[in-house]
Amino acid sequence: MGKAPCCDKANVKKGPWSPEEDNTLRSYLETYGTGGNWITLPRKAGLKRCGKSCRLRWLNYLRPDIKLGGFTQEEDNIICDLYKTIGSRWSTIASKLPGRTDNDVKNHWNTRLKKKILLGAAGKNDVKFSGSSVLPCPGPNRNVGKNYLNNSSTTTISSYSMHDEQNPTDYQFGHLLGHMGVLDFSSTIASSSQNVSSFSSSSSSSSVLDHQKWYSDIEDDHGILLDFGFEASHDDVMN
DNA sequence: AAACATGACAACCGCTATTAT
DNA sequence: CATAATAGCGGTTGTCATGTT
Repeated sequence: MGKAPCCDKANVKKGPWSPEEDNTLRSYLETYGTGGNWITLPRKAGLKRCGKSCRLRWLNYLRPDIKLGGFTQEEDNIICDLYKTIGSRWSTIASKLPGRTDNDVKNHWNTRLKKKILLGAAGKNDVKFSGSSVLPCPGPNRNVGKNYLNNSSTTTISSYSMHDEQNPTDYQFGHLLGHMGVLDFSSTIASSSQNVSSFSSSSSSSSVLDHQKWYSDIEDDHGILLDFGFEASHDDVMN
């Protein structure tokens, strides 16, 4: 036997919360707390809302310690650093920012930070190669990348350009940032059009990498082949 | 001034992990 | 232990305000 049924979805209101609903929820929670059960809360409080909706409204907007308004540069830096490290773990990232919610951080990333990074200045271009990125998307058109680099163990990279039919998804974006981080790149990303992104190192000195190892790391770190490769002539990449 | 595009944010949906029965 | 409710999370969508043509 389980518990009592959840809210009656046919009878719950959806959409934006009215000030009256906010007041009702706020005063109920300030008086009685959640009672450890969000599902039964709206009925007790006299709200025609789903418990999930009440919980979200309280956590993201009504709770007293919430911090509303613009993010500081310091907060931006924390979000970017953590995103590079752990990806889209918004609740974890939000936990490092007092008063911020996961939804808030997620929205801020999606609407501002992502673009800010994408539109950032490209780095140095002393060595550059470009070609099709190979993205970890399922589907028939998946383009498996080819590593045309020769067998030389190391070369110098300060810029990597990626061209593809579509923008990288957050998943891909995060992993790429992550890998650049792993490889000690201080990466900036420029986007010159809807469909072209440019990944460039902004480090003052060029990085020496073992290409074959780099490729392997991408497989090994995550246990899957991200199909991230590049096509380039030897002339493009060799000093 | 109207139509359309874009940005920002609130809210919902679906999934997974946890917990209660 | 099995089952179902619940909490929590991340992705996505909806809505409204503002900017641009």
